[in-house]
Amino acid sequence: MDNGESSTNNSSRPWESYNTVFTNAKAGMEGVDKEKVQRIVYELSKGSKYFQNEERKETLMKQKIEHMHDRSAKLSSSDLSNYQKVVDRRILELEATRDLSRIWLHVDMDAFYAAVETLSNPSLGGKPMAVGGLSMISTANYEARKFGVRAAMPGFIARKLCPDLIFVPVDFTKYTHYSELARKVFRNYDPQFIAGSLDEAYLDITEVCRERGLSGGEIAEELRSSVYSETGLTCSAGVAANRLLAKVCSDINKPNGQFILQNDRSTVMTFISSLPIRKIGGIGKVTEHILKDALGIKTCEDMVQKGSLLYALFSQSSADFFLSVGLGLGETDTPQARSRKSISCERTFSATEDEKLLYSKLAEIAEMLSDDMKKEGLIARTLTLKLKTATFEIRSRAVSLKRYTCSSEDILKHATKLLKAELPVSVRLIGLRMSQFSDEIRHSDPSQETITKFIVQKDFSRQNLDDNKIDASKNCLSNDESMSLSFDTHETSYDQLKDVLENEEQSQLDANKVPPNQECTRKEERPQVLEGDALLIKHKEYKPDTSHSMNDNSSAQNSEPVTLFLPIEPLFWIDGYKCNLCGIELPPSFVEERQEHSDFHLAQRLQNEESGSSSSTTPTSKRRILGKEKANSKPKKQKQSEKDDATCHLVLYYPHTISFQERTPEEMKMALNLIPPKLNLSPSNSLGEPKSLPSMSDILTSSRARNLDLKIQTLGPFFRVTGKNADTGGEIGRAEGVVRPWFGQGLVLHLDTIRLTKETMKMDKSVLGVGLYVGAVAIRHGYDCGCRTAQLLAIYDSDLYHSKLVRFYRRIGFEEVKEVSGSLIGDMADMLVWGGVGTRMDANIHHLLLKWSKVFLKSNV
DNA sequence: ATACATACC
DNA sequence: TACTGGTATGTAT
Repeated sequence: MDNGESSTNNSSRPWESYNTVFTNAKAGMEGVDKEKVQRIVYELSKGSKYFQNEERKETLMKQKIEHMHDRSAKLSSSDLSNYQKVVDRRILELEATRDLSRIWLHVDMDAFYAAVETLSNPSLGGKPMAVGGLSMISTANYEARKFGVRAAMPGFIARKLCPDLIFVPVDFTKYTHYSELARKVFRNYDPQFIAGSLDEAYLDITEVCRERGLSGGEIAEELRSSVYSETGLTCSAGVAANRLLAKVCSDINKPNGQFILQNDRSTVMTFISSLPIRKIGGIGKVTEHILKDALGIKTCEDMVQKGSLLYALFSQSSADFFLSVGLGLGETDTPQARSRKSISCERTFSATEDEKLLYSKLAEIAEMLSDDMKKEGLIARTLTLKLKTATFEIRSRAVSLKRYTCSSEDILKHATKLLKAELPVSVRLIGLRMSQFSDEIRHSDPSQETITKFIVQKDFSRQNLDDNKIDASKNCLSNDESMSLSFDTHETSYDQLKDVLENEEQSQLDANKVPPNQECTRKEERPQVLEGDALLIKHKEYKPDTSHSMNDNSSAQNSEPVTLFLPIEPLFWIDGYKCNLCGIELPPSFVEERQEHSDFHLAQRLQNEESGSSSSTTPTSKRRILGKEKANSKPKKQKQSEKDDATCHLVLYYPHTISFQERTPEEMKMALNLIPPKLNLSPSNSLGEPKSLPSMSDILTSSRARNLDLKIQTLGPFFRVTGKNADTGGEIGRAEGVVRPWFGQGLVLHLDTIRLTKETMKMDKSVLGVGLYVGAVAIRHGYDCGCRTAQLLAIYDSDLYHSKLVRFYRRIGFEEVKEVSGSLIGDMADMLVWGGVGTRMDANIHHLLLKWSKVFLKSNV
């Protein structure tokens, strides 16, 4: 913004147009003569190669802003109102994920490196000091910050700002030591805390607060004083309902302070409303300027206000992020420890064109990188060369190798080729990075993300079928070209992995100084990543029934890690119309059907992973989708489930891997009630809701009387209802599904799973009880979401259960619509969605609720 | 898959 | 004497 506005008068004060990050409001920067700092930075920088490059980048940024501004100006009001509908819908969905039940604490050590240096050399106390050198400063203490000296500032500029500045070289060994001391304290409050870096961490203190009956603020006080007594270092803390907010909060009363944001929606909204967007992690200098200058978005509140612009001009994921920021939402769960995705090494030197010199620098870096990889026990197959030219332009060149490697010879060989192609060039930095590690399981994380995105976005795009601006195809797994490409890759990478693992043992016998434990290191690595596989972990979590049985994938030091994880087979259309997984033929014009179809395969795969029998994926799905062999084809999985789980899977075809947010029915209802009237798309509601219909809380109250503990969780259009025994906490039933548009019927409540434990199935009374209640919550949820119809498929897997199921659903109020046998063309839609044959049963939601109202309202009295 | 940009500490 | 190094991720092609 500075540049935009000051461009009018920068002839008199040219430094004002030099857009540096060094004058951003930052802790310890209050009372700094910003203009002086800006002037000095400018004086020392102007005309330099660095400066010129900054100007170049700034020009590009302004073009970007201009372009975005133009695009926003060209949007018609009908465009905007369409996007507003998208925004309204997303607000609804995002709001439903709000979780105010967790308490997150973000700790941030104050001027960490500098404070550690002062600790080991107390004579530095009270004097302006910076950790780093004349070329770059890592951290400055608060005395130095008074002069405008700060992290990421070159030392020679800092010295100009503060001639008495003391420079202390960085010493990571020291910082790591103190970091570990602090982390020991963190562990007492959250053993699973998330380390952001050496000097900061996120702690989920929900449990500590509850157990000890203390507030977040009290815990923060105690933690900070404990950190101080253990390390002699001060830190600041922020406490809030999610990590994003906690991080913002920890910065507010820095240094040696804390800020607590109450877990209350209106408090959060007030807090967020005036918050400058730059305070949000992930929004940096460029994004700030783009949003501000092109769209006039300054505060987080503006993100919601101008949501339609955001969805019109940015990718959906970006717009979603911005919108959720505007709503004060952030991560509330503890993610699985993530494994690194790349390793790199780079060095700056005085710029040179000398090829011999450059090659020798390259060799040094290759050597260092290789050493680091060996230390970490990593092998990778993508090599990226990074060059910073004498003019500060960054170039990167990458190759993917046929084999995984960590050897300096391999790295150097390929890096040299890459460098050679760039010569002649004057270079001031060379870097090498290796990525695409051989950790096979790594694939499941991104794919899981893709699935979630895919499904959510598919739904999103359906709301805009007439709107070409939203490109649904790029999110669609049936995107032939790209998918077949990555299919190949997965195949080869699997083979290569085997090769590598076999060859690795050989190569270790080869003189190489690889420590003998390296193989071990890598093997240890793999189960670790395994634990990080949300697929497996989450299933356990969601399926208490299975915890006693099956192979415990996550704990074992498995002797055959490779065979456990077959590569994921992405779906693509052979010759443009034939599914590579099951052979079903669907012309490209069947866009929606194709989406459903890939949907099914993904769900199927996840389901198989859950059961641990991934090998049955294809045959099972094939048989099902082709409608052959019916009962005889009974998948192994189903038998396992019945035997091991002691559950009866009625319909089980939806991914369980989505991270749902826990909400009680009341919270759910609250969330829905928070939506402004114009956002309420429910046709039922617009007609006025008859008093006689049981409300969510009616159902809940009634269920409590029957010793049932009901919960509904949602993620966007998806939902999950669980019913537990209020005494034992054991799950006795659940329903899962999605609110989705159905061919020509508007929104329907699509029940993908209703599962009751076997115990429940045996006792007819309980079946009706649990099933009715679980169903009622789901149905009421559908009603609240504007669905008129609920539909399900009682899958024909066994005669015994099938007839029982149909009877059960009939008693609940569903009606048999038709038998989906797979023999009729008309069955296709159902088979594509459910991936099986059975009895399609529908119910009118309004009628259901009316019919049930007696039950729930009566037991209320 | 690759190139480049952005962000964070 | 002249503006880091390591990692992750988003966007475009």
